[in-house]
Amino acid sequence: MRTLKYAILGMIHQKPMTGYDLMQEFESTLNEFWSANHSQIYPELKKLTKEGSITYILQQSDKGPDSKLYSLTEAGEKDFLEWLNDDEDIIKTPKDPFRLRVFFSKSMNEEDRLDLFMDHRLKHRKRLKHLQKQLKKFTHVPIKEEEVFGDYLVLMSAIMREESTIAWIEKCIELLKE
Amino acid sequence: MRTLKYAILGMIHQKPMTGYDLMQEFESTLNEFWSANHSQIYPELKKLTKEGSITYILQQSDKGPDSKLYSLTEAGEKDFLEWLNDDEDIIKTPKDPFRLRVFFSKSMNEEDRLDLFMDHRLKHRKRLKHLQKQLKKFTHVPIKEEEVFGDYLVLMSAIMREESTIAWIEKCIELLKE
DNA sequence: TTTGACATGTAAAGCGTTACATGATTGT
DNA sequence: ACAATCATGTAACGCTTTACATGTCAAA
Repeated sequence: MRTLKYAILGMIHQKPMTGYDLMQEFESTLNEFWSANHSQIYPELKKLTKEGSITYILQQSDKGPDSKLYSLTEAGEKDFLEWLNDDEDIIKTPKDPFRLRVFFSKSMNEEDRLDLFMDHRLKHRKRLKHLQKQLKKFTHVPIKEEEVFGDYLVLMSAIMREESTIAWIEKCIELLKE
Repeated sequence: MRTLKYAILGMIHQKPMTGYDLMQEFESTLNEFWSANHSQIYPELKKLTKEGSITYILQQSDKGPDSKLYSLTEAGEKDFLEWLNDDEDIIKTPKDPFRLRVFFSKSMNEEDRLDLFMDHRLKHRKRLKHLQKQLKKFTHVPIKEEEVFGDYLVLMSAIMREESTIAWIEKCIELLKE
């Protein structure tokens, strides 16, 4: 499916970027639903250049070594815009070792079993708090014409997923305490 | 992390199984949160045998070729029970091409953008219906002492996640229609 | 002087999917 | 005869993570 390719094309479509810029975007903004290390980004940029989707100009940096500023070619932009409209299937349920443990948890003693859920709830509450902090950066709910509308929607998705996960864990705890 | 290893040990811990049995379990019961093809299962069984976690006896089948019935060794059981109590971090948010598209969706025209969400909602509604059908197989909410308690909890998790996803998509559609 | 941010790359190992490969038995 | 189910295996490819590797510049 080469989704990393489109993640990169999409980012560069917003504005020209270096590999390092992409790395930082993957760490911050996109992190909740896509990520990649620099060891994956640089080879992919090389490949996309060879395939003619992107080109770069060398930049002398005042601080640090030279960098390559990438932008989309016409072919690259066309490819990206077509991908946006592709009719793709929804993803398979992602693999989750925690749910696997829950599935097998009848082999644990009662106390450990309850702790498993309590620990897990704490971790998800922390992640939720972190996401809610990011939400506060929005002074208002963006309207669909704004640049940050997409950012808002995916942040909402991450928050709602965490809330739902916590609700599930609490249901489990309730059933365990009966 | 070798989670496949523990998925297999956990299944065999419930009762001795062949590779083919495991394959079927992965396709049915566990499918909502773990899966593996036979091409991954058979080599892993070989590896686990070599490592001393499992052993097998040959079975002549009345129908079809011979099969290997695997069971846990003492070391394998110990390993599995320890894994159950491991303090593991929650998984990173799984990668999701749909959310990536949503993030970039300001580059789409309004109609296509709305269609993207409507199509996606339909697909998730279908999956939810399928899960709810599985829920109907439970005549009652199992208590924590029952064998199927774990099955019930992970099914609930899948259902609640689908409901939350659909709720998010509906929020998106609302904001797009404003 | 040493830590951290900037900046880019390669290599190796692990995990997962798709495809290749074989062969028996049962039901239509 | 043909398809489906049972039953096991290997090979090739692709994606991701972790580790290896190098080098500059600014600030503490």
